[in-house]
Amino acid sequence: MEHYRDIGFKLTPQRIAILDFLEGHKGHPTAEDVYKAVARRFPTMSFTTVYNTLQALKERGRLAELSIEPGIRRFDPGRGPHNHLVCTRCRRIVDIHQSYRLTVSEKERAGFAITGSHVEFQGLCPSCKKK
Amino acid sequence: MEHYRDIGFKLTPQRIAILDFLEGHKGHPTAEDVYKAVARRFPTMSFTTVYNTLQALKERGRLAELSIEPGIRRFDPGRGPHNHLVCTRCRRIVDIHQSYRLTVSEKERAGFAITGSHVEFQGLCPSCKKK
DNA sequence: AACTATATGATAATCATTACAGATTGAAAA
DNA sequence: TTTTCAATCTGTAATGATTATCATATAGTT
Repeated sequence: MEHYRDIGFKLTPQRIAILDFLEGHKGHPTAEDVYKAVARRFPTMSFTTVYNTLQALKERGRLAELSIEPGIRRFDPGRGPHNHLVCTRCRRIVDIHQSYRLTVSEKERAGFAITGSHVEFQGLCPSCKKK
Repeated sequence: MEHYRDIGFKLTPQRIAILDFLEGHKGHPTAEDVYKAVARRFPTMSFTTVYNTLQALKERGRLAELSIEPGIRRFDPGRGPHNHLVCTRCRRIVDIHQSYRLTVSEKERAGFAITGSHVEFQGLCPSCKKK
């Protein structure tokens, strides 16, 4: 808990609860997932606080936001850059800790300065494959 | 217009208007973009019809849905598989008509059967670079 | 301990999407 | 061509997620 000191914002009990939840989380929670988990131990927690905190963490580069499912916002507490594999049937998401050296030809680049990339693989997860 | 015959659903004037709009569209419109464009020439058009039609096209594989901006649903009328490059500042999106042979190691794959992939490049577009 | 900018939380507002139900119509069949 | 009916259309209401507001509370500093 001490290692939250250098985030650069006020450390309230609500924020610590959210940080603790994210730190132990292996998945890709939505804002609602965060709220539900934290509200259990912190009944006065409001949705606004969750949104504010997630936004603040995002701005400080402490949290990534995913856009894997159309229209659904998920957060990714996982440290470091990584890619994702999504089951097209049940929407399960797993991290791919493998990186790719991808380049874009001068022509395709359209004058952009490329700063990063993210690969989303689609597939069928083991349990959906059976059906 | 005649080439809409084999889509496999009823061809109403509303749907033809939507199809015509999509066919001539080079970008990545939201449902609202489609509605606004089509409603100009078709004042009785309802939002429900737009959503229904986009959904029907998606189910028939005639239209791809993008999840590039968190929480925002965009549609991609572009034919064939392709990747995208997004400006992190102004959110402009351009198509990358370059394909990549990406593999995932057995271990990382977690038993999934991989069926496809999509790469999202981040960068700064020419006009945002200047600022 | 006092101060102040920041954060919280209850409520209301907004925005996108979906649900509903009655009226309409494309297209297949007669 | 006319008939027929399932599919579709539209206006409205409902839902769900996110953001705005603002009075109150508080973390971190002086």
